[in-house]
Formats: sequence, C-alpha cells, structure tokens
Amino acid sequence: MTTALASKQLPLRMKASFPIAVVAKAKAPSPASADKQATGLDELGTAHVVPRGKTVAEEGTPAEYVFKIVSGAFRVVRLLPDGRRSVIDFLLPGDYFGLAENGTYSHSLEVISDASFIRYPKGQLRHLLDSDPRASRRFFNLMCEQLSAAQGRLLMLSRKSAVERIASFILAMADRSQRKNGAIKLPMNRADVADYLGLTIETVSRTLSQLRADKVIELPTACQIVLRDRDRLAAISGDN
Amino acid sequence: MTTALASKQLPLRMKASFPIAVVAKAKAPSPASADKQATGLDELGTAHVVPRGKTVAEEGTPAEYVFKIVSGAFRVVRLLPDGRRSVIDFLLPGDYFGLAENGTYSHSLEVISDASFIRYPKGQLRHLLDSDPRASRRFFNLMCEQLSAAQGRLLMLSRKSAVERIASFILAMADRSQRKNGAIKLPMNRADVADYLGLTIETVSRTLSQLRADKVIELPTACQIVLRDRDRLAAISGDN
DNA sequence: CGGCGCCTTGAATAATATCAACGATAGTGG
DNA sequence: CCACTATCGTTGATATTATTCAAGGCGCCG
Repeated sequence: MTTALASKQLPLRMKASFPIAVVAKAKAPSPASADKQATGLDELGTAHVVPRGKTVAEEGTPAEYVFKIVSGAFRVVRLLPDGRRSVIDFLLPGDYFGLAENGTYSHSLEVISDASFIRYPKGQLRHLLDSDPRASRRFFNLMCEQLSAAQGRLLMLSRKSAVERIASFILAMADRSQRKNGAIKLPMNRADVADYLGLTIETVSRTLSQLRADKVIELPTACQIVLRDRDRLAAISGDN
Repeated sequence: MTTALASKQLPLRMKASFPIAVVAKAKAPSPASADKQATGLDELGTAHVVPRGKTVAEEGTPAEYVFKIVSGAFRVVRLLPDGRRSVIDFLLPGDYFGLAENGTYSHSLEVISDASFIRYPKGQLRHLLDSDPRASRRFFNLMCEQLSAAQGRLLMLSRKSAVERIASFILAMADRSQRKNGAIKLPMNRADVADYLGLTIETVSRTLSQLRADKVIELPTACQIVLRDRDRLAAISGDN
C-alpha cells in the first residue's frame, strides 16, 4: 500500500520544456498491400517524444493505439481499486504495447526515462494483420514471446523468494538493459522494481544490500549494478 | 517444496484399461485453402481420450503439437529445478495448449480429470495460420485472451493476499467450471489450487474454512463450493 | 548551499510457510 | 457389502519471511 501510493504519481518536476511532440509524420498512408518493409507497418505510425513521468496510455481509456518503443524506457502498470500497484512489464526499444488490449486499455503505459515511440492506430494495424501474412506472422510471434515472458513471471511470483526474484531480475536486466562502463544501468527506481517483483521497496533495498555484502554484485550508484559473480547470481536465481 | 514434491507425480492407479487412444481420425488432409469450417483446422487433428494423471505433453520435450481441450480438465505445470511447482493455468473444454510453445515445451500438460482433446501437428497449424487469414485472426485473438489472463494473474500474484486470491479464484471458477446442483465443482485438488495461487495447501484449506465460517461460501464436499454471498466474495476479491 | 526525493537500515509486527497430527473420503480387495 | 488403506484435507503450534513503521543518510537539482 505504501509502495503503491508512494509511487502512484511520481511528482517529477515536469517543466513544459519537454512536451509530447510529433517528431516525424510518415508518408501518405498506403492501402497496405505491396509492402517491401519488414512489416509494412512503419508508414502507418507517427513518431512521438515524451518526457519522464508522462502517462502515454491510461488504464480504462479507449484502446485506440498500439505503441512501438523507439528509445528510453517505459513501465506497464496496473492498479487495484485500493491503489496497490503492479508493474506488469518494463518496455525497452523494440518492444510493443497495446497489441492485446481490447476495447479499453487494461494497463497504463508510463515513461520512466525520456523516451520516444511510434504510435499506430489500432484499426489500421488490424487491417494490416488481416491483409499481410508476413506482418500477421511477425506479430503472432511477438505475442508468443510476450505470453512466454508473462508465464515465466507467473512462476517467479508464485514460487520464488525475494532473493531469487532479485537475482532473476538482475540477470534479465543484464541482457536487456543499457551498460555504462561495465555496469548495468537501471532506468527504473526501487518502487518500480518492487511493484514489478511483488515486493516492497524496503525488501528490494535490503536484498540488494545483502547481495552486495555477499560480494555477488556491486552498487556504484543506486541505479547501477555491476555483476561480480554472475554464476553465483544465476545459482541464486533458482532457474537452471 | 512440500507441495511440489507431494503433487509432482500423482500415483494414480492407472490400470491399462484407459490408455490414450485415437478415437476419431479426421478425413484426408486438405491443402488448407478453401475452408468452410470455423477455423479450417478441425480436419488436421486427431482426437484422443486420456485418463486422470496422464501427462499429455512434457516440459522440455520437443513441442510438436498444439492441443485443443474437448472434455475434462487439465493443468499446465512448470517446475523449478529444485521441484517447486507452479500451475500456470487450468484448461477446460475449448481451451488450447501449446500455441506459444516454441522448440520445446516450457510447460507440462497434465490431465486432472478423465479428459479428451484434439491434437494438431504444429507445423500444419503454422501453415494454416500463414495461408488462412480467418484462422490467423482467430488464433491471434486467442493469444490476446491468454496474454490478458496471464497479466491479470500477475497482478494477483504480486499484490493480492491469500483471501483475495482465493476469492478471485472461486469467482473465476464459478464462471468457467461445471455446476452440480448449484455447487461449483472443482476438478482440481488443494495442491493444484495452492500451486496455482502461489500459496501452500494449508493456507488454501484454512482460507476456505475461514470463508465458510464467515458464511460467504459453503463446502458440501472438499471439491464443491456453493456461493452464499457472491457480492461479499467479490468485495473480498479486491478487483472492482 | 539547501531542500526534496529516493534509498537504506533498524526494530516491531503481521502474514504465510512449515512441521506435525488427526480426520475424512474414496477406491480396493476380501 | 464392508472393512482396509492410501490419499487428501483440515487444524493446531511454531518458525520464517516479508511487511510495516520509523528514522536517518545520500545525492541531485535548483
């Protein structure tokens, strides 16, 4: 509860200096048929730049768009009526949001670090999927990956201890995230990690401190992690 | 751990009287093109009958088939190396298994109550998806539903208390499951429920007892639940 | 330099797991 | 058909883990 309310609305100093802006408008829409592009999708979307803290899509509002992350980092958030928060996923460049959202968004999409994305009208995407087998196949595979990832997290949340979750998380971020001279750079804060792993801020912090004390990781800053003993981290994580 | 090992292999007395059997072999395979069927898929599969306790697909083995449940109930199971178990989903008639499984199965599919299913070679299904937009769309929507369901469960596992999980579970089963004169008939045992909700057998049992004591439900038998106060159950469940 | 978030750490509490015993039930074999 | 037995379910006592409450420190930005 504390976690949820604390992180519900990040009071970021959002000067108007960095508003949502259409940065590039694509060429004239073509009757999605003879495509040479990877997906034939690119020309349907508009590019946008957004500042940290911005909510790009809001839970409960009509799901009109699908988003493709270009740069930066996002969190996918869902709330319980009493305010408890769950971070369903973190999105990084190349990831999509909204593919499975039907009618209204069941999640909010929030910007963690200054970011940009391409936004596609859902109707047009649907049409493309119906008419272009290549795109259809591509997005079907994307859905498969998302589902697999979600199922992996179900196992984690239902059966893993706090250290195991943290270890798994660090290893996953090590693969996905940016590096800054050897250190993994976490774009999210402790509250986000906590709500992603189903823990509290305090437990996340304590567990990281413990891993540091055990010389498995180093923490140059709060949002940087250096792997000191990857094998042991993998052993702690519990899988394989 | 106790839970996992206890329920890892149900020592059901499996007399040879009820083996897997091909019950119906479909007509000659057609070059999936001019389909009149709902999905054009039916003729690709073979029907099978399986007894309780049987493992129909095993985690780690090549994912050659997709399954459509016809009757009975199944659990989708994933194990941690040390034996801890998670029930990722329960499958009832109309549900599919294996759509997102790539290369090798990342879950086992186990029969909870005597059941039957149709099995489709994955390669042929893929081919159908590539060639038939109707089928493609249908299965894309199925994947969307599965993903949404998984995400809902992520919220539950990461933020809900034991009572809330049990209440949500009962309400969900009330919609999906069979009835037996007014009572919801659970096909699974306590260990399955526990591993599905990320709890222990004992906590599941205690929580159900407590709900009974509070006159929210009745438990005519261990596997039957009568809703006595659906509104209160919904309130307890936490969502909406 | 000052203030505000964010992070860390400690101590007490609450929730759930674990250990253990008993009870109920259903399927088996006599 | 009944009694037996294995399995499953319930309940109690205790242990453990993570949460909650509280305070202080660090770092960043203005």
